[in-house]
Amino acid sequence: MTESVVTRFAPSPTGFLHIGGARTALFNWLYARGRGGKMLLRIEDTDRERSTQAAIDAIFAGLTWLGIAWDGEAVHQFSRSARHREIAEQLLAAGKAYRCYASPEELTQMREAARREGRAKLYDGRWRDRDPSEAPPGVKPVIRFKAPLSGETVIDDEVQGRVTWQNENLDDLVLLRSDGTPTYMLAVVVDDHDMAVTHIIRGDDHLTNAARQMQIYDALGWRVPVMAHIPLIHGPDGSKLSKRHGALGVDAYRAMGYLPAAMRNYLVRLGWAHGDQEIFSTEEMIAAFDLAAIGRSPARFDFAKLESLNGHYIRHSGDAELMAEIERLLPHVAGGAELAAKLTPELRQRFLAAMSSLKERAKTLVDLIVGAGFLFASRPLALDEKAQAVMTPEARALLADLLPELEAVEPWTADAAEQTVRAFAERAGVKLGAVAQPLRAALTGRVTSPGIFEVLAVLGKSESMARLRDQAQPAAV
RNA sequence: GCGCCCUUCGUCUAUCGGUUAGGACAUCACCCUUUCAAGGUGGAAAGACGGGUUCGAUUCCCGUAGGGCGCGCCA
Repeated sequence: MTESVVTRFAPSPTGFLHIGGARTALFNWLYARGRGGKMLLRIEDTDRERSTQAAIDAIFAGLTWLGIAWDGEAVHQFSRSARHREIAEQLLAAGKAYRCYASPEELTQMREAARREGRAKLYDGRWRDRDPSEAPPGVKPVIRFKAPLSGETVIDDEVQGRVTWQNENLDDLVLLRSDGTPTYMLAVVVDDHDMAVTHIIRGDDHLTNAARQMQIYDALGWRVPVMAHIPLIHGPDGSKLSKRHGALGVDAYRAMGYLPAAMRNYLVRLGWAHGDQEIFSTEEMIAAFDLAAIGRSPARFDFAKLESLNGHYIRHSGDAELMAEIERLLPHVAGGAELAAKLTPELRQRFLAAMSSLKERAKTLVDLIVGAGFLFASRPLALDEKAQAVMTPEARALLADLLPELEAVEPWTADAAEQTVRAFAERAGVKLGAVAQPLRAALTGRVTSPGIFEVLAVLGKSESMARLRDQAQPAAV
């Protein structure tokens, strides 16, 4: 009988859900989904000082936006502290843990001395075998784990391979603080066990912790889950990912106009590959994802590749779908509210009509919104610097000559406009570009835009003609 | 300081002892073209260094250098 897979994502709610956490969540989710298993969510909020509800909400929102759904209710670690205490007491009763009365000052001295003398253990185990009757009065003890003194601790990690520590280098960690609350090291082990987690997939900043947790599992006689410690994501310069580099909350990526599907695709390829395949639908990545294929070296975050991928997903999205995404995004971007207010049914219709050509040139949803700016502009248009440069007296004269011909176009379609303009350019003896650029400048106020005949069609005849009349000026004779 | 991990084009990566070291992003050139994109074609671009093992090493081993992580009554 094969046991079903249970993974978990266990963030501490001390800040937003950042990009590395998002990837860890994605890996857990993909692994579980690919095997008919479950991914649990556990909020590691045992640090009451630093945990906030805002951070918890940000984690839920971020995962939801990314399309990563956890199974069941999120577990709040703090609510399980009685159980953690119970296990600590159990270890104490079994002689596998002990009370330690060392003061903070003593601890500091020990650490300094150990460092000075090149010793690995920072705590010297002074209360390990001491009789409790020697306890100083009035001091509340912590409970420390009685770690093995010799031998080795081995982890067979799915990503890191076999990693070995000499036990003489691992000291006695605190399980229960003097105020009776559990430490992370105890809580993870107990929770992963109680939640029946079969696979622990997390950042390799936890690799050393894994050795110590392994010792706790052993002391408890519990089965150790499969471990997979994935390399961290670094900044473009190889150093730790900082805010400047992209260690932003996933909500920031949403605000920049990235699509969840593009984010997932980018993230899954960071540290993991499946031959030469670059583009993965959700179904494909679920089917192909495998722990064994995860690399062991850290990957650097690259905005350019994310953007390129996002452009790909935008081009391959339906127009209506993009319109919906944009409307969802508007409240989250600067100036979005004003834009939303301007979005009358008629303008929305124009935006939608322009979408197929807009999306060819956009890398983000924000690009789409910016690109559609000409639709929202009010007359007379303010021409930007480059557009003004295009609008020479000759160009204005050309527009003046073109005006009556466009006036006659009926019905008003991109094709009809194109025929008229091409014929006009030919007769005038100028290149199409000589007409198209002034048209673009007059109609959009810019020097880049979707195809000019598209623009004409999307804007409609009356608005187009009006904008052209604003800029046209017959040549002085 | 102690422990653990990592090292292929600028970046993400493929290769599981024998390859003209492949793909993608970025970059350059050309094509297409009303602009910008997109698309097409082509180019430049890599095994950190030093030792082994082997008929043969990017691939296996050791060392060096560089980088990362951990070493809390944080998680």
